[in-house]
Amino acid sequence: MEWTDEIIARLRQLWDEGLSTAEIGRRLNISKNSVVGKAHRLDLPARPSPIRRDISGARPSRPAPARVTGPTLPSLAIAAEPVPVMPHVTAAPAGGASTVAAVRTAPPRPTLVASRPAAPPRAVARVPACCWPIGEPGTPSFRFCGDPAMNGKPYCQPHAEIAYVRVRDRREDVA
DNA sequence: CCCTGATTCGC
DNA sequence: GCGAATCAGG
Repeated sequence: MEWTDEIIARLRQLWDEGLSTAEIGRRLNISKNSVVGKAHRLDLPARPSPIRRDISGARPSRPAPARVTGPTLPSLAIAAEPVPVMPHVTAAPAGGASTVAAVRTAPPRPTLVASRPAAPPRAVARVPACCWPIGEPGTPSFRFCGDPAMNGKPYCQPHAEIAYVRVRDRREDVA
């Protein structure tokens, strides 16, 4: 678009008359963004803006991605060995029985004790919680199974059976 | 969803 | 410099 002196003069006049940017755009047959952009570049007096932009300088040019709230890991689960098969988190685990059993178990809640760091490291063996994902990641209801994991494995027994599939058997699930 | 103005950023 | 895209409030 060619901003001739005449068009700029007309923009200035309409702007001074207090017309909305969209209205100026309509009259000049240009988009309101053109009007706003040009007015901004011409340092025309700003209109009362409906939006409030934080004037304190600490503003990231790109808003930070929304963080997902909710549980992340069930506990300090010891990943003793690499997991051969990652479960499909979106697909319901085959075998409703184990799913039902898992759902009925209360999810592990991280306990943050502010006033008592006193709890001495007990000799109590921490049983790692099963890391099998339950629900849709990113949703508030998402959690991990949390049942006691099998010895040296990140999953409880029913979930370990799903997770650790023998190579021969796996070929049959391939749709 | 309509309106508004402001800012960003690829062109 | 331009302005569409995007943002953000009414």
